Amino acid sequence: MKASLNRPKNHRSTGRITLNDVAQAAGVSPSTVSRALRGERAVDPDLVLRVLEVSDKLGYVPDPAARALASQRSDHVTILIPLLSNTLFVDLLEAAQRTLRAAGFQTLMGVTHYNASEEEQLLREQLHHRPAGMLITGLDHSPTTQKLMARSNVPCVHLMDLPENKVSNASLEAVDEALSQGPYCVGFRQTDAGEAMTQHLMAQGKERIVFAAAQLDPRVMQRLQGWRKALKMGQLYDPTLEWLNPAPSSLALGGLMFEQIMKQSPAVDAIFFCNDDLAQGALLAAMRLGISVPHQVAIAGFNDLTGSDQMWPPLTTVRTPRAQVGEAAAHMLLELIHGEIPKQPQLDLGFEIIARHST
Amino acid sequence: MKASLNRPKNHRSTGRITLNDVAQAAGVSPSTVSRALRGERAVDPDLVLRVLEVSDKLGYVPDPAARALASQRSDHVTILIPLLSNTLFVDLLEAAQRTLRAAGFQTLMGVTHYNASEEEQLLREQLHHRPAGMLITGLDHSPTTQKLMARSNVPCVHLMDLPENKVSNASLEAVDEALSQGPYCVGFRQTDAGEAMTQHLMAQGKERIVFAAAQLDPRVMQRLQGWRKALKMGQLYDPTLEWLNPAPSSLALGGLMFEQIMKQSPAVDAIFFCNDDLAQGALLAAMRLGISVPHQVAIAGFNDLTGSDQMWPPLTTVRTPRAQVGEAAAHMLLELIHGEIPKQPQLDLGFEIIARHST
DNA sequence: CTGAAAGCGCTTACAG
DNA sequence: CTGAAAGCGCTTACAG
Repeated sequence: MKASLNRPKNHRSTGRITLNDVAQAAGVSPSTVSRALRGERAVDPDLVLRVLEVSDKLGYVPDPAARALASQRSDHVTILIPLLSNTLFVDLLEAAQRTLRAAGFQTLMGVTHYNASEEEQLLREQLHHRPAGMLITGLDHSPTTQKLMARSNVPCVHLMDLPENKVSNASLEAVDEALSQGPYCVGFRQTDAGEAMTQHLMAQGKERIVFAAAQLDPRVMQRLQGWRKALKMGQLYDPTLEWLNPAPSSLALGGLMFEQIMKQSPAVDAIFFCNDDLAQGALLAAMRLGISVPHQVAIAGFNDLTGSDQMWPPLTTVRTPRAQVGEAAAHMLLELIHGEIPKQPQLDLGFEIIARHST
Repeated sequence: MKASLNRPKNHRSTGRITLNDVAQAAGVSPSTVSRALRGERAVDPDLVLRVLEVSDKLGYVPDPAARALASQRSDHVTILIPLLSNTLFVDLLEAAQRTLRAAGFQTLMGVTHYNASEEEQLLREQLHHRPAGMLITGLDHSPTTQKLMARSNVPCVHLMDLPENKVSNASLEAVDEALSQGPYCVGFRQTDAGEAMTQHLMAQGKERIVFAAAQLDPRVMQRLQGWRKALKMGQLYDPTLEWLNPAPSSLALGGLMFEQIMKQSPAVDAIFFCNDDLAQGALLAAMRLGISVPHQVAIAGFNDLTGSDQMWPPLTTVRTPRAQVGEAAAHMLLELIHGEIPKQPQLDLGFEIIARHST
């Protein structure tokens, strides 16, 4: 109180309690308050205690803008996701944001709509705010985007995807420098997941298994690869079993695709949709059309989104660890921000086949 | 280029192109550049042109932190929503964010989980960042929250709700001061919507119409009031027709509630769920249980969420203008930020009954 | 209409 | 381990 009253009344005083007020009240210099508050070493423990106490009593709150200006680093973390209409990304966002907020960081979300130039534009805007770190969906980015990220020198963790070539332990150990460990990413092997679900269907005796996909983002294409691999190994591959539609994924589109597939390829005995919303739409369409699932045709999805367990019949799907990805990626980013080196630069969180009654 | 090379090389130079660089290159003072760039009046049009050109050529980007520190106002807008798991709020968020971004503002989202103390905490954190404005879901807030908002002097628009008492034109005209026009809000009349759907069911000859609700936030309770009003007018009101469950809304809960209702009150001929996810869950449960909709019992929902048109049978519901609410509220907030007075401080965007086959 | 100067509230080399 | 001083890059009364 006193400190703030003693402050010279100039024409731009804001009435805010400043670091200077705390310094005066604690009888130390502003530098010391600054260091004590940020938990820097090299400050007398007694002073730290005193500063903390005084700052608490005065209700001091550091000004983020002043801090950002002086330190050239804000407390913002940018997260770039393709869409908000797929609950997958909402789950990712929520988990990341919760983790980052607990560590004192603000999350700034950007929606790229799967569009490279929107992604670049968002990145540019965000970079002007000097974010402390970035979380970006996927590993595939335009050359410009990659250049922006590299030049910015802002730590970055990629979400939901892992590099194709598994890095052997031997080569990992050979790497000494921190930066050469990138790209940092947290996800799971999309290809393996696609393969596993296909094998699950094959194990149930299915022989004509369609892969039906929309959106066709890089992760969907990896699942396609997994499906191809499994079918080829079982000598069941046939290119006419691929139904790829670049339109955005939705329940309605799933229904439409299901109807088309059943009309053109009645011999199909299973359909593996690349996302649960498509599969849910197919289940609903089957009901409308009087097609019995799984007896006439089995249906499987991907991601285990909300509602898949409530469908009739309940949907067989691949459960993906999106909340865990969001949380683990945020933790990895926090390590990088604090200058630490993550033990596992590429973190594989796995997946799980959830067998329900639609197959 | 030249300007930045001429800058004195001190120990903290960041290499960034600053307003000073632009000023030197344009041969004017920094003050003039600052004013020209922000489109303030009282600058010679020729100079404005020159400054714009030079700043463009140098690729100057104002530093948000420096601007925030000097002006005591950031380019952040805070949006507080209850949940991310209800697509209603995701739609709201996306529309608001798109609009604000186009106007040069960053959106910071906070999730309150319908919890007053979380809301307070989020508000406190956000206020330290001196947001330019705030978007807050609902009109009901704790006294502390209201006090924080009032004291902060940050313009605020409320979402999805309108004050109960319709303000007459006469009393509106009597008000001269801008601030007394608050609270600013954009939404629709929840009570009227609840009443309208109930009347729709009554018009179809339904006589025992259950109101089934979860979450029980203030807007749900208003829909309940509308349902009560309609039933009472039709002499059909019976307190045992109210099924209120404070648990979070979900497909699974809808299924559960449906099962309970049908077990305990077989004479019911319609169920009006307060949200589409509950109604969708009920539709799925009906299928499981072999209960025919709408012949045995009609089912109606609220909000027209994704998938409601895809259900079997397609769900009768109330379409609510959430994307429009997000956009209009953002526009209203922008007006307030620029010191303008919105023509309609309470903006009613209405709703629409969507009659499909579940009733 | 324009500019010089002070100030916003922090952090951080530098010197001790 | 601590402090005085400069600096981050803007905005804004004030004077002209």
